[in-house]
Amino acid sequence: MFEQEKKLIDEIARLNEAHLKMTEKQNNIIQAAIEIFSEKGYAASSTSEIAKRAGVAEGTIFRHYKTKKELLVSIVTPTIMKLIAPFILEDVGEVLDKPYNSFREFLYEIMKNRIEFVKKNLPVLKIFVQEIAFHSELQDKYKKYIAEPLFNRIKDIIIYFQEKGEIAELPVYSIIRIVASTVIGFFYMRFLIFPDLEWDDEAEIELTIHFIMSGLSPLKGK
Amino acid sequence: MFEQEKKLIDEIARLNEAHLKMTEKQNNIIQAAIEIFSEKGYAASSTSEIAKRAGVAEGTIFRHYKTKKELLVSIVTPTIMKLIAPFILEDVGEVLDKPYNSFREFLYEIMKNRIEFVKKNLPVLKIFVQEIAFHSELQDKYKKYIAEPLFNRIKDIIIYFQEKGEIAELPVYSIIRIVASTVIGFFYMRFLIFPDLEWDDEAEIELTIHFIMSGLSPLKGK
Amino acid sequence: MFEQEKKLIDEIARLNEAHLKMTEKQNNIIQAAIEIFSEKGYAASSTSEIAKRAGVAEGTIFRHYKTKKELLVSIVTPTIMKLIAPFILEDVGEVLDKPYNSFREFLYEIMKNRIEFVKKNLPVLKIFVQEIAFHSELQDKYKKYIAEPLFNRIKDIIIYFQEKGEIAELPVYSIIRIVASTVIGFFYMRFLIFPDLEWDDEAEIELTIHFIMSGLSPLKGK
Amino acid sequence: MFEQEKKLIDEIARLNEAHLKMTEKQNNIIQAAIEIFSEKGYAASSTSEIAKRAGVAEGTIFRHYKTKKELLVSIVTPTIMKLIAPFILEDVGEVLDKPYNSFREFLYEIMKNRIEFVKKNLPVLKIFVQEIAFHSELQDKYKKYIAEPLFNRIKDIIIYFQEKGEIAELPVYSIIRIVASTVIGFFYMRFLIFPDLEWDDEAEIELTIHFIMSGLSPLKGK
DNA sequence: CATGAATGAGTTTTCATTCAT
DNA sequence: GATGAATGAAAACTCATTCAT
Repeated sequence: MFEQEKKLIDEIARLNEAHLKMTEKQNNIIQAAIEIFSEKGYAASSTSEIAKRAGVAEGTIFRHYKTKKELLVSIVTPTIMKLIAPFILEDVGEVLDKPYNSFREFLYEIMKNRIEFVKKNLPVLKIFVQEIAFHSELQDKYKKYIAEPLFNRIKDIIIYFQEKGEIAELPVYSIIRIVASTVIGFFYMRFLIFPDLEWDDEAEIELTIHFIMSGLSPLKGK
Repeated sequence: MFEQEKKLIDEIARLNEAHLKMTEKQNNIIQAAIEIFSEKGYAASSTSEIAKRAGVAEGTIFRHYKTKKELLVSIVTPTIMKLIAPFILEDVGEVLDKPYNSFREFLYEIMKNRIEFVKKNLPVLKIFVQEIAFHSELQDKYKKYIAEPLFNRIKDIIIYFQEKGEIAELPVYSIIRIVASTVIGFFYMRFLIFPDLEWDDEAEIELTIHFIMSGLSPLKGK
Repeated sequence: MFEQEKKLIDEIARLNEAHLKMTEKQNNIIQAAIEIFSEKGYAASSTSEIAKRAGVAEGTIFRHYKTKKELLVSIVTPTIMKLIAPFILEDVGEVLDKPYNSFREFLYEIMKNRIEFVKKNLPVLKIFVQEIAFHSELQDKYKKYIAEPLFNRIKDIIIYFQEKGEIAELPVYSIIRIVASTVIGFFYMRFLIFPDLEWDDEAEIELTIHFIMSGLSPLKGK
Repeated sequence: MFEQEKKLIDEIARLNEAHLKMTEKQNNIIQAAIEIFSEKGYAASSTSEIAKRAGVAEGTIFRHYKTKKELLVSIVTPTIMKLIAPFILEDVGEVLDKPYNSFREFLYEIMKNRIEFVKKNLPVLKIFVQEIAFHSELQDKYKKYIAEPLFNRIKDIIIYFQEKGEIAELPVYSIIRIVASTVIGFFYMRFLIFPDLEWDDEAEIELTIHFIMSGLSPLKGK
């Protein structure tokens, strides 16, 4: 796990450095590609349209990204890294001892924090959700490199709070499954299915957490 | 609502009739297209590959479906109709009085029944989930023609069981949101994110329902 | 020349007979093809559109006309035959002695008569004018089979009236060229370039003939 | 009218500039397209044949001309502009006072000059004559943008010479109609119907003008 | 670094024609 | 005789990628 953290930190450092080196044109390309990929999907987007919207020549894209797919990966990777970073990077002690005295508080902080992140990065996250299904490059990278560490970390947290008696003694898998699907279900509805409804995010978070905690309460859990 | 039921029944009748008229080759085309669309996505699938896999000439596809998009719509429409049909068609009285004595039982029956349906129609449903984001033809059709009636029906059911005192007196919207996102989150994980894990569906359904009922229990709800 | 007359008479008889045998569907095909060919040109018209407008199955067209080109020839041939028939068929004596006492009168009768014919057969004649340039089948048939006899006949008429002293003793070729181009130029403008202007045909014919006669007058001709 | 002149000058300047920017390949495409369009007609010509004859890849055509129709318009427009330019651009005073002392001389100069132009641009003009009937893009552009200014200019010239007493006081419309149809009829015969005959252009021009002037002479005109 | 003309394999779509029913 | 499903070749057009400038 320590190693995973390190890899991730290195990777993010590398990405940041690469990001700083980016010329203005390169940045325009990325922005244009994000817009167009998220509007029409990767396969239906053409590099020539991206070039046009970025205000560069068609060839310029391929000077920076060998292939169209490399462009896709370059767009999605850093954002996904940053999406899961808080789970992996935060010092366990810190997460569990000082800042969060309860699972409820943990859920609340994570949801509040990630909802802001999602709002800021919605187009890229849309691209990720759409394209993960079709590109083994993305799948390999993320299933093993991201889903697993994320899962392990959350497992620890669950176990910690189970031991503290705050959460029912259900199988950890089940708890993760149900918490994850509730939270992911909320994000999915909030941002993908009905992004145009007027959402009171604070209230929805409260309700979701209340709901999760009811289901996980040790007494009820019996 | 009565009118909605009627429209849906007519539409399903029309689709069934059209289905019966289908040539063998036409059927091959549909099957091949389902496979390929769900494997690579609509935009990345070529009609020539579909023709090859269906064992027909490429021109034959366009004799039956004027455009590639019409082929997509022809594939997705009937399955989606059948997916939501049980919610709309079942006689209210029947649903609420006779067969289901409780919201718990209602959830159980619906989930069991729909999980089977999803298993049988997974490729088409995958296509739907992927493509709905990009095709206004699908969006218009389904948001107004399907999402709305579905929502209305479920609202009635929730209110019915709230009045019976089985569900907490939270705002109906919130209840739907939280129940839907929990159930949809489960389906999404079960079939799209980790379809290859070994799932004990019976147990997962039980857990999900237990979870939902805990969150909605009137006492806890206070 | 006698032989030419005979051939033409036989051909027209054959065409008339064929026309009488035509089924209703066949007639619909011809009418639909005329409309569509003259609207969009032969090459840009599709047999399937013709079938649709004719209310027959696609295969039915090919039961009556082996190829699309045969359909074109079948449409154009009879009308062109009838267009030039009056020049060839009328008994010379009749044309020159009894009915027409002068070249002026000859021009007048021909123009009046043919303008009516053109009005009735405009679409087919449009097709002819458009397509003659591209189809050697049409060219061969019409240049030798129609243009020549027509030319010969008119030559005789010109010579006849030159001998009567009504027309200047210019080379016959030149006279034909100038009369033909004036008359054809008029028809072309009247029916192809500006068919939508309000034309006073009587007056235009008078003017055209006055004009031709001025140019051909023996005195002026000197 | 001044404005029309200016528009035309600007348009011609723009076309010339575009022409200078043309790649060698682009030029090959235009030449190949002219040949093939005029041989078989626009609709019956394929872009693949054009590419082959031009010695370029088929995609190259579409890099320069978004559609096949745009290629057609790009071919026809400049030539038609240049065909009518002498009528619009020449300084009125110059045309009427200095160079041409008579309508006869005006006709002679125009015919001589335009006959040379037509000889040089026959294929493109053939394409124009064939295709104008079917493409509203061409019709709109040319009817309003070319036919009208041309008509107005010629009207002025006719009136000028009528006032000078050289031409009969017939309605201007009629004069234009008859002069135009005679001249156009000549060109049509000379270049489209019998281009393969041996033509003595000088003599034909003389005859045509003699003919027109006879018909328009004020004495005879009465 | 950037350009944009050029490519060629591929895309969706059209269409005249055939043939079993 | 009439149908219309089926075909396969060819149509117009697209697009990721390369490369000389």
